[in-house]
Amino acid sequence: MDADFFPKWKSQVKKGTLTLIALNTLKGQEYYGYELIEHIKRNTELEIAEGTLYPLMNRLKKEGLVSSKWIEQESGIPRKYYALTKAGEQVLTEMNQYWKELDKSIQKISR
Amino acid sequence: MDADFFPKWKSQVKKGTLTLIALNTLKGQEYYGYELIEHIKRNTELEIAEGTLYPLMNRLKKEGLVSSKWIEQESGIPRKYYALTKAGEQVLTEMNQYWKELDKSIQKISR
DNA sequence: ATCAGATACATAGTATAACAATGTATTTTG
DNA sequence: CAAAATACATTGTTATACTATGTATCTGAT
Repeated sequence: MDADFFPKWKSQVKKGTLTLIALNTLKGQEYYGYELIEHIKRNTELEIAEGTLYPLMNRLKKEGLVSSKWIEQESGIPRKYYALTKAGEQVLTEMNQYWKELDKSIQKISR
Repeated sequence: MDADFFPKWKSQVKKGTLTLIALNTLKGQEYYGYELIEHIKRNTELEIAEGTLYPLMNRLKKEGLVSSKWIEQESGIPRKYYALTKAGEQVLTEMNQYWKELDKSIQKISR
C-alpha cells in the first residue's frame, strides 16, 4: 500500500476546486495574489502554492473571468489586484450550482 | 472568452472526485467495471469514460484499496468484479471527512 | 439471417493543472 | 545586520481525465 495515497488524492481534488475557491473569494472584493493565498489559507485550511496561484490567475485572466491591475505602493513592491469580471460572475454561478449538485450526489452515495 | 471553460472545469473537478465516488459506490457492494460506470451515471449524473474507469481501478488495485476477481458468465464475456479492501475502507473514511470539510469551506466563502 | 447497438474488457496518446524548486526584489523583525 | 516575510513569476515534474481505438460477445430489429 502506498502511504502517500491520501496526500496525493488531496492534491488531485484541488484541480478545479481551487478555481472555484479563488473566484468565490474574489466575489465582492478585490485581492492581490499573495493576499489571496493567505486569505484562502485562513478561511479554508487549504494551502495554495504560489506556483499554483499565479499561473491559475493568468489562466482565469486569459479566459476573461478575472481582470487585473497593478497598484503602486507608497513603499514596497507594487501589487497586482484581481477582480471578478461580469463573465466571471456568470460562470461562477454555474460552477457553484454544479458543485452543489456534485456534493449532493456524493452525500447520497456515501451514506 | 473561451466558451469551453465550464466543460473543461467540470472535467478537472472530476480529478480526485471520481476516486471518491467509485470507492463510496463499492462500499457495501461489489460491482464490475461496466456496471460501475452505469451505476454512477444513474446516481450522480456524472459521465465516466471507460478510458477513465479502467485505469482508475487499476491504480486503486495497485494501491491496495480495492481487490478484483474474474467471474465467468454462463454466456458472454467474463466480468471483473471490484471490492473495497479493509485498507480501502480506512482511506475512504479519511476522504469522506476531508470532502465534508472542503464543502463546508466552499459553502462558507460562496455566500 | 444479418447488422446495429449494447455489453464488457483494455491501452495509447493528449491536455490540463497542482506542486516543488528556483529566481528576483523589497520590507519588517529580532 | 541577518533572517523571515512580503510579492511577483517561471520551469520542469507528476497525476489524472478523456478521446480514439481495439477486441469480443450478445441482443434486438428489419
